[in-house]
Amino acid sequence: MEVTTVFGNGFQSVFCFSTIRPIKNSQPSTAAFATPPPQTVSTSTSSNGGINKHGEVRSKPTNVSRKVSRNPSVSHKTRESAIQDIQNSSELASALLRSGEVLKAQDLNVVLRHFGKLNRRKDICQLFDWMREHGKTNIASYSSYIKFIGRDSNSMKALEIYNSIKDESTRNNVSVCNSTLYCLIKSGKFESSLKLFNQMKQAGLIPDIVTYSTFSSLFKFVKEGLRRNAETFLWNLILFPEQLLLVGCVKAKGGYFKAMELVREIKSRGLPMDMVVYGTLISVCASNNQCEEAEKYFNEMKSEGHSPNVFHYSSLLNAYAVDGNYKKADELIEEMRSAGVVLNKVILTTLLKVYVKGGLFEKSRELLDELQALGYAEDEMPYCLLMDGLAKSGKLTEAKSIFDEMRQKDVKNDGYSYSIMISALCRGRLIEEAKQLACEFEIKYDKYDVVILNSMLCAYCRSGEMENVMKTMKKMDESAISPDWNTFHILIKYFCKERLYLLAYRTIEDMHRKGHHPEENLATTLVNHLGKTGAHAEAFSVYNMLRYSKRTINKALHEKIVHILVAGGLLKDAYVVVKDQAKSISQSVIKKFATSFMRKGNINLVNDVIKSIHSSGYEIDQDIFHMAICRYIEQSEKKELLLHLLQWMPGQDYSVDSSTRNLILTNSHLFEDHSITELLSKHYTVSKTNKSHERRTR
DNA sequence: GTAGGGTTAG
Repeated sequence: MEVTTVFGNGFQSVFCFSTIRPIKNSQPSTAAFATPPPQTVSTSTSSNGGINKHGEVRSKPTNVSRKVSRNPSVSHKTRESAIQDIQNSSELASALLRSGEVLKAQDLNVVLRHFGKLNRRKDICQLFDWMREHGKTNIASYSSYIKFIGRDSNSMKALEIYNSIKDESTRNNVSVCNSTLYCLIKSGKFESSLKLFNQMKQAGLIPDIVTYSTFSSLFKFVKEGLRRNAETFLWNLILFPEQLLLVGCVKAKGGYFKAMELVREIKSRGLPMDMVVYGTLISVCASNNQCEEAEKYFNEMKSEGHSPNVFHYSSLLNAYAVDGNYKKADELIEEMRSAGVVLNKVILTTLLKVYVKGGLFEKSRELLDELQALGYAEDEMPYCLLMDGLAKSGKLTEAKSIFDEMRQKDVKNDGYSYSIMISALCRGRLIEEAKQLACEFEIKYDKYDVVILNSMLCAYCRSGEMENVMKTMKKMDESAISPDWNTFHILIKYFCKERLYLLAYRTIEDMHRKGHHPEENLATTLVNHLGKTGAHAEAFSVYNMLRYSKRTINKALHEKIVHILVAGGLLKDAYVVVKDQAKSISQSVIKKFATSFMRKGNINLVNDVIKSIHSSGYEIDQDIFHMAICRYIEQSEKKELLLHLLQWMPGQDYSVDSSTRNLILTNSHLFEDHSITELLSKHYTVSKTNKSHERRTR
C-alpha cells in the first residue's frame, strides 16, 4: 500500500518528535553558592560597621558621606531638583557628577526606582555602581536593584550582587533575601532558590509573608507546564523543612492541594495573610474548580478588613463561571458597582464566560454587543467564549455565525477561534468543513501551537488526508512543538483506522516514553489489533504500558493477552500474566495456556507452572500431567524434575492415571527401581482414596 | 520609603 511506504520512509524524520521544548534550567548552579567573592567595589556601609534602622550609614563616615553629613542643611528643594536633574539627564555620568553629591541613599533610590519603571537597564546599573562607590546605598537600594537585575532573568548577576554584600544585617534583611530568591525563582532555578533559602535561614533570616508569596509564584509555573520541577519544589517548600521529607508524595497531589498546604503553613506560623496571598489563593482555587473555597477566602479576606481589588473580583467571578452561577455573578457585579470598582474589559469578558457556561445565550449575545460598543471586543476572546459555548451545547450553526461575524469585523485573530471551530466541526462530523478551515488557517497564518496543530491533525485524520497529516506532523517537529496527550491519541486512532497497526504501536511507544498514559480503551483496541495481526510481542508491550500505568485495568484484557501470547508462542510471558492475574483468568484459558506450556514451554519451568496454577485454585487434569510426564521421559536428563513432580502430586491429592503409570513403568530403567515403585504406590493410595470418596459423594 | 500575585479563549 502506498500509504505504508510513505510512512515507512518518512517515519524517522517526520515522526521522531525529537524536539522537546527545553524546560527552564532548574539545575542548581554550583558556582551560585560558592563563598561570596571578595568585594571589589568599596562600600562604606560594611566597613564602618553600623546601619541605623533606616538602613543609612552611621558613624565613621567616608569622605563622601562626610560631605553629605557635613552638609545637612541641603534643602529639600535642592535635593528634589538634583533628583529631577539626574532623572531627566541624557548623560547620567555627568549628571551624577553635577548633582549626585547632595543626595542621600534614599534620594538616589527614588531615581533607581524611576529607571526601573522605565526599564532603563544600563542606567540602573551605572547608577547603582556609582551609589556603591560613593557609599550611598541602604537596604532599599539592594532590594530594588536586585529585583531589577533579576527581572531580565539575570539571576546570576543578582546572586553575584547578593553574595557581594558584606554587611551582615543587609545580607540577612528579609527584603534583600526575598528579592534575591525572587530572581532565582523567576528564572526557573527552583532547586537553587531552595538551597539559598536554607542557607539564608541558617544565617538568621526569618521568612515572612512575602517570602511565602514569592515562592507561591510557583503555582504559575505549575500551571504553565513546568510541572515536575515546580511541583517537586513546591512540595519541598511547603514542608519547609531542613530535611526534605516526603518528596515521594509529590505526584499524588495537585497544585490546589499544595496551595492549601501553604495556607496551613502560613497560619501555623502565625503570619497574617495579606491581599497578595489572598489574591493568589482565590485565583488558584478558581482555576482548580474550587468555587466554594475561592468564595471562602474572598469573604475571609473581607472580614479581615481588606477591600478586594479588581483582580480579586475577577478571580472570584471566574470561579462562578465554573458552574455558570450567573446569580452569584450578578450579585458580585452589583457589589463591585457599589464599591466603585470599575467594570473593566476582563471583568465583563469573565461575566460573559459565566453567562455562556450558564447557558444564557441571549444574555450572552447582549453582553457581547455591550462589549463591542465599549470597544472591548477587538480581540477574539469574547467571540471565542460564546462560540465555544454554543458549539458545545449543540448550537453549531449559531457558533458558525459568530465565527463569520468575527471574520467580517476583522477582529484580531490568534488562531483560537479557528481551533474552536475546527474542533467543533470535527465533533459534529462535518469533516469536510473542518478540513477546509484547517487549510484556510494554514494559508492565512503562520503561527502554530500544539492545540491548533491538534485540531488540524484531527480534521485531516478524520477526512483521511494522509498527506496533510504528514505535513502537519512535520510542521510540529520543525516548530519544536512537543506533541501532547491529544496529539498521540489523534494519531493512534487514525493509524488504527488505516490499519497501520505497527505505526500505531510506534506512536504509543513514543507516547509512553514521553510520560503520557494512553486511555485504556484505545490501548485495548490496539492490543487486540496487534494480536490479530501477529504482532504478539508488541501487543504484550502495550498491555504492559497499561498495566504499569494504571492501578486497575479491565479484567478481560488479562485473559485476552494470554490468548495472544499463547498464539504467538510467547509462553514465558503468558506464564507471568497467568501467575500475576490468575484470579481474572477463566479456567478454560488457564487450561489452554497450560496445555501449550506442557507441549512447548521451557521444560525447566513445567513444574513451576503446574504448582503455580494449582495454587491459584485450578484443578489440574490428568492430560496436563500426562503431557508433562511424557516430555520428561522424552528428555531423560530431566528425570530429577519428573521425580520432583511425582513426589509433589500425592501431597496435593493428585495421582497419575493408569496410562501414565504404565508409561512410567515402561521407562523405569531411567530410575533406581525402589524409588519409583515407592512413589507410584503413594499415588495408588491417593487414587484409591479419591475414588472411594467419589463413590460416597455420588 | 525595600521584597511578593492576580483576571478572560481553543
